[in-house]
Amino acid sequence: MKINSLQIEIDGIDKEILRYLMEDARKPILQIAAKIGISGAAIHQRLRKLEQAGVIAGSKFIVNTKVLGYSTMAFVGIYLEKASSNFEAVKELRKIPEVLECHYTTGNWSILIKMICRDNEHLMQLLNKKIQPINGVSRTETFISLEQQIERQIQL
Amino acid sequence: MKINSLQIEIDGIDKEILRYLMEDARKPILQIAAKIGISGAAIHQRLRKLEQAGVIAGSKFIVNTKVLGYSTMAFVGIYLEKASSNFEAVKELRKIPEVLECHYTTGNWSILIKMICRDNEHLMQLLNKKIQPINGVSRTETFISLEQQIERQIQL
DNA sequence: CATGAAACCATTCTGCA
DNA sequence: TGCAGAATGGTTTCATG
Repeated sequence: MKINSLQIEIDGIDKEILRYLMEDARKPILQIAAKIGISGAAIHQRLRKLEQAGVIAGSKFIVNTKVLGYSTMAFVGIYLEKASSNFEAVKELRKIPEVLECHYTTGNWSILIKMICRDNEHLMQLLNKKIQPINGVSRTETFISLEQQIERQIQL
Repeated sequence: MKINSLQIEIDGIDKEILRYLMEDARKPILQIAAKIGISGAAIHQRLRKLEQAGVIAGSKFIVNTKVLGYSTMAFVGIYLEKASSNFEAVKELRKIPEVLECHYTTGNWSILIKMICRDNEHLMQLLNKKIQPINGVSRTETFISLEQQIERQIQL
């Protein structure tokens, strides 16, 4: 592993370890060790280095939101009156738990958010009662995801 | 935990367990047990049920793409000549590793994708050489995420 | 990066309420 | 049906080479 000022290079073994763990964060290290032919301790050492280098941002359990009753995913482009009100708007958006992502974007809008809702009515209520009233928001454009056809992380 | 035909209800203890694991998938079950005051065995039982019910979709290691040299995230809206070419287009998009999400959306475009690139030039090359040439794609609109200000899962 | 020992954790089973 | 306790087998960590 080579560390430049900003970018880190990881070797093939690191990649192989990460590939397994990106698929299943709870996979036992010893099983991975057996598959790639080095000791479990060596993998732990590499993982510690990758963590220190900031390559590993953590691990997460993924919850199936559909099963919990959230069936509508939507993207909402938000126009702001002034780009300078971005900080305030994001602060408000953060308070809405259904907002999963928020991006400050180039192009038409100032902000693009991804949100998850129980149904279309829930989405409409959030738009009307939570998002549109935010100070500085002038207009929104909504795109409902009828189907998420790809969902993955970067391939190593 | 109550199981309806399609939607699952999870109680406060389930939520607490999941909250810990959504934050850190490798957190030892016994540590969680100690914090919430029930036995490790009980947590295992609950996790098994949640898994059977489909609430848990898996666990993932999260890799910091910026550290690996991917500094540009972009959303691309794709217009298709015919909506019916969606399936073929998605098949091609799946072959592009930089495409992390692909949604079939209502609104202006047929498809909205999220992709990650090394830099703006890399993004441009992917657009020109990989995405625009896909059969059925008539036009694209690109939104670069200057900053991702929110990134999280649904709150339980 | 490997080894081996020690500490720790996960998992399963049994009994109890 | 849900939980606790105990037992065992596996995992992680640490020291050392």
